[in-house]
Amino acid sequence: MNEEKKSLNFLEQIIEEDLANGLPKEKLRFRFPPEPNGYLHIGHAASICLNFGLGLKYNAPVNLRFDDTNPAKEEQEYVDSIKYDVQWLGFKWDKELYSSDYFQQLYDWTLELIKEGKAYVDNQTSEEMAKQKGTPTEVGTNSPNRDRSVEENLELFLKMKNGEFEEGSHVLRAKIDMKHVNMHMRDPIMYRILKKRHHRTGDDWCIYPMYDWTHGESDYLEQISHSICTLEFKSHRDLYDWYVNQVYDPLKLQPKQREFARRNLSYTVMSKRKLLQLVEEKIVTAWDDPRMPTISGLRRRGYTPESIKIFSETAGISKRDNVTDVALLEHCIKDDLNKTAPRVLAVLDPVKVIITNYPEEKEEFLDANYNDYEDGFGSRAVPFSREIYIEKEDFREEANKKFFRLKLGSEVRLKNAYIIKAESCLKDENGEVTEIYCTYDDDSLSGSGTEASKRKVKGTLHWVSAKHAIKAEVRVYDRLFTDEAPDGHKDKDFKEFLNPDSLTIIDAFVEPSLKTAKNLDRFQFQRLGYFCVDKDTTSTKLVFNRTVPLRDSWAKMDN
RNA sequence: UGACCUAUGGUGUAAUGGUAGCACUCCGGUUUUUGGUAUCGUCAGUCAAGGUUCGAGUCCUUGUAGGUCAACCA
Repeated sequence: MNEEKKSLNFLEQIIEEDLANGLPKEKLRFRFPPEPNGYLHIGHAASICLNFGLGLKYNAPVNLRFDDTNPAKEEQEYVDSIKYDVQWLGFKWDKELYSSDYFQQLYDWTLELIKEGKAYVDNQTSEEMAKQKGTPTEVGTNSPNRDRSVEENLELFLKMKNGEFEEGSHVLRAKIDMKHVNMHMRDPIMYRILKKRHHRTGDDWCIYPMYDWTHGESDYLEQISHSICTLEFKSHRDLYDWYVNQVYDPLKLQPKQREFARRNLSYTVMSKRKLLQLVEEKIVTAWDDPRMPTISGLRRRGYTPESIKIFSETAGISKRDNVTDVALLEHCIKDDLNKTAPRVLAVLDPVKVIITNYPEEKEEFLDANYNDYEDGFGSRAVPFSREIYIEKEDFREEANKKFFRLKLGSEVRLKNAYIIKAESCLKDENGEVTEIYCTYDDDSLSGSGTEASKRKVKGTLHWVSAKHAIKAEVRVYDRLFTDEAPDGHKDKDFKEFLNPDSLTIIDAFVEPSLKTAKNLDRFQFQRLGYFCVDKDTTSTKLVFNRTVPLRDSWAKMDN
């Protein structure tokens, strides 16, 4: 009895309607059907979240089905990565299936179709067939082979199957209608000869079914109630239905294909072809380069499964072309990490500060919470000593009142430590500040409860103790492209918009507690952003990726 | 010179003939030992023209704009 009606997306509305029209709820079944020819990206995440989300919502099974009908492009590596990514996102599939599981069934059905005169072998060249296909505005013409006898078709098809023909010499076509307004209905190819080893069926077959002949039948075999795909398959729907109808048993469920708009993200590209190009041309290091919009890239960048799921949910689905602002994705990860990431201290662009009234040999271990505002994060000891590093941009010899940081003659608080006052500084021949001399208020230690510790000073800086800090490589990422829609320009190649500064490698100092951080551990480097440990980290070298910077309203004001 | 799909603030999405709402972005206020977070607020939208209706973002017509469709890819 929920009075408040949650709005449904258009696919949920279709499902609700089907349910209302008598489709039993137990018959609902979905599937996520990737082709294992590349790594999954954030666009696939939309489809994954959609299908598995429907499964959760309706308590219906969701199959993971690899659409592996083209051995020329598909590899086991991709199968493995896809399985990993889906489970990493937190979804459980009912069955792991492969279109190639159905090759025999598809073949048997094909024999029936040939016997019914609904399919024929064509041995023209692809150019000839393309010519006869017509255009969207002109009808096609029949192939001279269209009226081969059933016996001859059977014989030729058997020879195709037995490897007696060369690749490209013969195809099997469905006999539908060369004058159909829908180009896909103009005697589409059902089988082609491909003398390639398949990653699962090996050399069992040298004829492989095409997507259209495979997909609907696979959905039918698995009794998928709603076969959800992207909009570019809309015009395939007639064919999908035609094929299913050839084998449809009225006692069974007839799957229904419905289409939604693929999710695009600003400042990146989403097509597998282009992503593959970036990898192959070494523009990025790999499919999991943290600048890639792949699931594996986002994972390595520091994104959480939760943030990706919330992004998909927030962005929603529809049938409109879209370019979602990457700011929304970034908001989702910041929001998640703000709740979950421990706060630590790191200095990316260091300048030395010497606290002249702090004893030379003294060191203190200050208790610092991993999160000052939430319980349950615990704390660690942070070493403090006479010489520390702060961020270069946090010091100015002189500045106006709006500059809340360290300047000569005024005070700031060091996070979790003392209040210091800048007295003087040393500069090199270029006028660059090399050392800053400060004094500290030894009664002002954070949390000590003293009057001095409660003094309000305007700025709080992050810092690390110079002799205790450990070095770390920090990889700072910017968007991969400078254009909002790099592949949205007809006259320009998307690579013209590559951002030359998409990666900056920094030698930073981080607090010593990070020594034991493990791959994929995520932190907030206080006042800087969220960072996670990269897999390139070794026992002697720490590597961090910047997932996303913190909002910086000062940077905006300052320019 | 076709068929089909789509059109709501800068962006993404709701409103199922009955008050155009939410989120992100931008901008501003408050709080703050992160110029973060939180919180409050401002700006900003139904592609156009007709029609149906007491009432239209929604239905109809005609435009306009964008997209999809002619791989032995999926």
